[in-house]
Amino acid sequence: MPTRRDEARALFRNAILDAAEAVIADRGFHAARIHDISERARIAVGTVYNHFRTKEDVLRALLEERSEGLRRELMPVPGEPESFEKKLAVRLSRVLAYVDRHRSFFLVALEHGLFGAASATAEATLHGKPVRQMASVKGAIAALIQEGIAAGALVDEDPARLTRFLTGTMKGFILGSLQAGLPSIQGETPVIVDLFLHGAARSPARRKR
Amino acid sequence: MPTRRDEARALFRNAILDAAEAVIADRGFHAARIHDISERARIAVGTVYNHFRTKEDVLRALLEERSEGLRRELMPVPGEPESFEKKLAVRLSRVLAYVDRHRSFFLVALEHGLFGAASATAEATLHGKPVRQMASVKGAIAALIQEGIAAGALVDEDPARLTRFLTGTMKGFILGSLQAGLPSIQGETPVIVDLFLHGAARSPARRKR
Amino acid sequence: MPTRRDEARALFRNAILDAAEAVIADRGFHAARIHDISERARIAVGTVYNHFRTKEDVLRALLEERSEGLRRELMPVPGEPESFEKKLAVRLSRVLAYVDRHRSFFLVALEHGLFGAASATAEATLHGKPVRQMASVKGAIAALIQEGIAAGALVDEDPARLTRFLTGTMKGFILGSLQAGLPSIQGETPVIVDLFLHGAARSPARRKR
Amino acid sequence: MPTRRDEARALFRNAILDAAEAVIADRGFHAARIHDISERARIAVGTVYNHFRTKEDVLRALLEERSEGLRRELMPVPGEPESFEKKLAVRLSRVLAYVDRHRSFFLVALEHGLFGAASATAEATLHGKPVRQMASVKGAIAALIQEGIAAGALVDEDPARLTRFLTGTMKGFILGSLQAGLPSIQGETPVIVDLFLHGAARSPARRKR
DNA sequence: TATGAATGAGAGTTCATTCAT
DNA sequence: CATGAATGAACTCTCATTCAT
Repeated sequence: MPTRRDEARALFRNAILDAAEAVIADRGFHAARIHDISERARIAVGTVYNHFRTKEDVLRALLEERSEGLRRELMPVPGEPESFEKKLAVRLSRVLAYVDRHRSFFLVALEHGLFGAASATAEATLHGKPVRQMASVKGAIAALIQEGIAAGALVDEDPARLTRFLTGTMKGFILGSLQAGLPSIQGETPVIVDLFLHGAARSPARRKR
Repeated sequence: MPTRRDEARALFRNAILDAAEAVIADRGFHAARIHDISERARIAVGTVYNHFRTKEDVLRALLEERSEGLRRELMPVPGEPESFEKKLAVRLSRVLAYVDRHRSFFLVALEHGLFGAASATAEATLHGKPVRQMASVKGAIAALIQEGIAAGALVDEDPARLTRFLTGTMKGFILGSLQAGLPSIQGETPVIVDLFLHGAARSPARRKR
Repeated sequence: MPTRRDEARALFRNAILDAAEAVIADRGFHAARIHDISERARIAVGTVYNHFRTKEDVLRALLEERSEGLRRELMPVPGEPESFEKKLAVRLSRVLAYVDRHRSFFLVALEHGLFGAASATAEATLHGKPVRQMASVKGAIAALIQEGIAAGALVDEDPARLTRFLTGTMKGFILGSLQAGLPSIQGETPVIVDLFLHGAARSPARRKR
Repeated sequence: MPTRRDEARALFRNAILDAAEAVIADRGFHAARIHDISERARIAVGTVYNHFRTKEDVLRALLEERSEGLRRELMPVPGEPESFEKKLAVRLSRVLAYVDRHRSFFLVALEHGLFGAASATAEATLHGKPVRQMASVKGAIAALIQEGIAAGALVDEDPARLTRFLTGTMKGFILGSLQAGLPSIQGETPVIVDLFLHGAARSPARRKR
């Protein structure tokens, strides 16, 4: 049972993470000064350090939180459709809705390996210490792929490759859509699913989608 | 006709860029100190500044150079196959060979928007000044997509979306393969082309590839 | 009502300005490193930057402060003598006492235009940004001259010229006395006033003063 | 007899000094880069170092040259008037004509003690090494004062004080006039002489001059 | 001797982190 | 625990000087 004190702590923690998300999304991790973050949260710099050991820890906590959010959206939910394609669409749609809710920060999050494959800069920034939840996201995606293979819905290709293909496709659409300023990335779900499953080639069977 | 002096200049410039590529790939842009770069190039710090105005300019020059390299590999070459699929495979193969030649730096380059969609950090780092050649790469990819559509080889979808799909797929495989430590990304070409064109869904016609 | 915190701020600010005055007087502005100043004030370098935006700003603040001090001494004070000569003597005496209190820094201050006419170096150093209070000093001197003319005590010459004459005379004595190491410049007041008013020519009426 | 080689050397030396005068007058000594000077002289930086040991030496040579020029103008010339006042006027006029010929540099020269009393900055810049000819200028002025005292034309005051008074007056007018942008400082000679000799006080005998 | 690129010590400034209040 | 000023290591960039050509 959380005490009043615990609740206060959580309040501060959240305020800091919100501020950090906005500032880091805006300027990138390196240009984001702790001072900026504390100012946006309307608290003192020292207070940030009462809740996080280092600036880097703030970023890591943020990534944990977003990873956890993503992972949740990727998990099965009661009442999901049976067919893999529909299930994929449903889950992807939830994921992209989540991305839409944290739009700008995802530019940063992706760079830091949210779907796997962090940049060198990111690695250096986090001193190589892994973000726990990030592994779960990868795991959840890999599990989804496995499911598809097991169900016979996906080609019997090396799962690692299919995972790269799926994350690449998702990232391509997320980044592209953010950059293009699309109001909703979630809206792209059908296209993404279709391209991921059936590719970009024209075939007699698929005229226009 | 380049004089001896011009040659010397180019020599230094290249040495600096090579050193910068290695150091930045290794530690990321921010952790890479000019001092590290000059040390690796076995020259003095000041010499770096005789060739580049700022540290940021070194990165930009590097991105220009790699972009230009990529663009070149994407351009048509005499004697290319007629069919779009084969042409795509040939070009992609060349591009990936280039990536293989500059493996580790591509982790950095991608983050800085080499195929479009730079991260917030990258934007901040470059102060929003665009890397000229990077636009050409995007253009070359878009042109390739257009070609495919015109030839009737690709679905009649919004070209911007197909571009996101292609770049996403490429980036997914490049990053994934780098991270996995695959010896050659070029070797992935057939899989990439196949997935891009025909998707990941199992179909009666495609058992195993 | 100044809070404890405001007092602390002022304490630091003064310590910095005192240290800067000493160091700059000793080595000149360019040779004075921020590190020297902070060391003399027994604080950290960063602290200097918590109180002043740039090194240049420290100098400017110092000049403002000394200018303000000078201006104050030049202002009328209740109970001053009526006659212009005596009034001039009284004010000049106050001014020179102030100079005595900040002896060595005045070498720097004069060079930076404390009585008008900054050197090229000074202009460049301050980036042409004017020191507000310095204008007031010039104004106070000009006012004094005007007063003398109006009172019929000074020749009816172009006031700008008389101002140059007065400031030149003052600066000549200040610099000369400082260089000669005179213990008190204030003690020169009578000579200065006499020479300023009656010149250096021998006349039947003035044997020795 | 100067050989062709000597002439060439002198040509370079002069070109450098001319360029240095202009650049230093414009930006002050510290902001004047050797590179700027060599560029203005249309020669290479290295060449400057073939003629002067250090940047500081260039300044010193410049000051020597201007000091020597001033000293020359202060020396007696055949056919000068007998009366001290007229002699003073004649010499001062020559000096001010020289100043006019090197207008802007004098802002710098004065600061570096051309008439005595260098600023702290100047002392630091020249590392305390004296400029030989500068002593001669002071000597020539002191001699002039002595002459006036001996002739009974000046009050029997401490010569050092009268020297400070004269140099102060001259510097006041030079700086003031330069700053005011007067086209000719030489034209001020009569006023300067009059004020120096008879002061600024109105007396029954002197209505308007 | 003129050249101008290479050199590297040095300086100003920033900002994550600490800690007394 | 919140505060925010103090701290000082670290980093980029400058520029007087050198030296191979």
